Amino acid sequence: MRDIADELGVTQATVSLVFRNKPGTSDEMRRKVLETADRLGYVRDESARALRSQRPTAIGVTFRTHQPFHDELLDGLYRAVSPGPHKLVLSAVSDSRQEKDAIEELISHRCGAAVILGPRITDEQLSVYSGRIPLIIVARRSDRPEIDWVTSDDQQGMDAVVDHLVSLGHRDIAYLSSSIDASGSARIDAFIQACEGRGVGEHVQVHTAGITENDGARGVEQMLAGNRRATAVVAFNDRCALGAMEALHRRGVRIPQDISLVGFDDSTIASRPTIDITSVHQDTGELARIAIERAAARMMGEEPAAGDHGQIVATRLVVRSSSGSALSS
Amino acid sequence: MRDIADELGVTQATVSLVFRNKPGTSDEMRRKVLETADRLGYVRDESARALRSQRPTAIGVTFRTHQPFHDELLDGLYRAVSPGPHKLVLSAVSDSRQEKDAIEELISHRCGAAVILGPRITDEQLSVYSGRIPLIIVARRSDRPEIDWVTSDDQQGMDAVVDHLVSLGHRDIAYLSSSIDASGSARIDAFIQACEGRGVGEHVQVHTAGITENDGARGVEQMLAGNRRATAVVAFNDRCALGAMEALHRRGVRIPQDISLVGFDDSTIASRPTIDITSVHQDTGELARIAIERAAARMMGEEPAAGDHGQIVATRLVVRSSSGSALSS
DNA sequence: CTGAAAGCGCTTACAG
DNA sequence: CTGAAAGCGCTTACAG
Repeated sequence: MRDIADELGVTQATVSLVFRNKPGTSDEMRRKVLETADRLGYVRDESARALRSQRPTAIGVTFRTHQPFHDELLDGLYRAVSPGPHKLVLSAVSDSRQEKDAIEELISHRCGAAVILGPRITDEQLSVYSGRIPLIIVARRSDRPEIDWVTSDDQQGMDAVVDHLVSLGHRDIAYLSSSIDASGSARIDAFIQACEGRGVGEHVQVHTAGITENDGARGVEQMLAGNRRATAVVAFNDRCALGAMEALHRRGVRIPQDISLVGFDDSTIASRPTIDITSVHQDTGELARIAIERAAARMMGEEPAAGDHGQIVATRLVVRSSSGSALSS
Repeated sequence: MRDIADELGVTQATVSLVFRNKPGTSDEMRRKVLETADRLGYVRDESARALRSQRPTAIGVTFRTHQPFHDELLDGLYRAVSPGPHKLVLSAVSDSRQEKDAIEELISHRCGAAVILGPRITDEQLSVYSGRIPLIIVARRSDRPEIDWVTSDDQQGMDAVVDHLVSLGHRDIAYLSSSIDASGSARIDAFIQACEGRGVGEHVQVHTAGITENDGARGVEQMLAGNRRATAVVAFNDRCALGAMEALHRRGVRIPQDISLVGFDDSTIASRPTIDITSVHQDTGELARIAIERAAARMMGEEPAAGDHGQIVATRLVVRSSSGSALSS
């Protein structure tokens, strides 16, 4: 910055004003500063900026590797910040890196807020950090008023799923559940309520599965080993549904002639023509937009109105060939 | 840091020594400092540290969203740095964010080196940055001596693929190519050379595809529309192979009875029992380890010996049910 | 083993 | 519209 200032015979303060888009410089000077910066290959030092700035400008994001759903949210988050003044700081969670460490890294980088994609640690563990940095969690709710959240409307999604299956004549519906994170319990509750609201509640059967393909396969094996029949299977997510599909194929069970199958997330894999699983689409763009909106508000010191710290985003059922009439079975 | 120092009646310098694991403090003091830091919920300020430190400690990484291969590399990178003194700074590339911007962000965060996963911009565009930050590129080579690189042994991988197919009796092998990035041209060259070295070079046919499932499907349609027969198809990567598999299924072509199919990357999807595509496994852990090793060396100011700025990592062919004997067709 | 002090590259009030 | 100066939270040589 000093180099640019020296070159033009002004002080750093002037150059700083230009980069921060603040009033107080002539258009002529602004042009010259930007031109010189470009010529010298100047890149603003984020560390110095973050350190000196009175209010933080970076929004931190923790995401999980091997989660296509998180990839889509990341795309949405970048799109949501791109017109504005905020930068994103990323911190990954993986087998070799805990959520705790990822959040602390965001604090150490002076982020003004942290967007946590699909947290698995408890609200209680999260609240340790909420005093230090505003938390916005995506894809799960929170009872703590100091934690903002935004998630898809699981109930509406499951209502649509069960409506769809019931309209196809299904009465005996099995559910492959996950207990890994909070969206697991939200979805199973939504599923059961949807079934009860449509008069098929007494036939519901739940089998413990999980979030991976292998979990789904295990869940289906468990179902087939039982003596209760089901004409449709709803899985916690698409990976679980894919595993279920594979296990059914192995057992010679045809989809959808013998059994219908529905997933959740509408991921790329579910939409592949050879897989083609009916699934609930989540609006990742909208989830991301709201997360950024809330992060920005919290960074400005705004507090949401009492009881208004969470938002629910509509989902959409995408019908594919994995779900069909129950009559044929 | 001041709070901790005040609480214990020492100066910040002492506290700093403890956090940097430097000699010069008593074990007793060290213990008390760490205990107090923990109690106060102290998190070291990375911005200040990066700004003041004489030599940088962070290694920057650019990765692409929706790339399972990059996810695996990220896992490996975190594992590779976890015992050492280095931190990772992540910068994503996606539809809404260019590689250029991602690299500049790493510079602005004072990273001492940048690990670029699967770059798509040219060596020439990259070299603009290499004066400002050492560059280590993963999954592609570079002719520029100032740019380090590490990549899988495409030639060995393709040799193994063609050996495998030839041993199954295949003579007419088609290749679905990608021209998106440099690994595309590396792999097609390797494929052709492998075929020529095994006496099946004159039957080789190449069809333009790409990196996605739809690209693979288009490539296969193009192949089927031609009048030259092929008993085996080798695809640039697994996503491309999956698309090819789907297109073949649609046309009623059986795998592997009518045609054998081989992919590249050994991704999760290729290993699913219902997909089960023979594929070339890349050692992401080793690629990541070498990338970090080179980044750390460059940060210490070490220059590799002339002509020694790149490394090649062995691959392994994983045979699955998508490749079978050519006799049946 | 500990303390006093300079300074990394910016931002930001304040004076001109 | 521009300049001089303080200071963000650390690290680091240097003196004790």
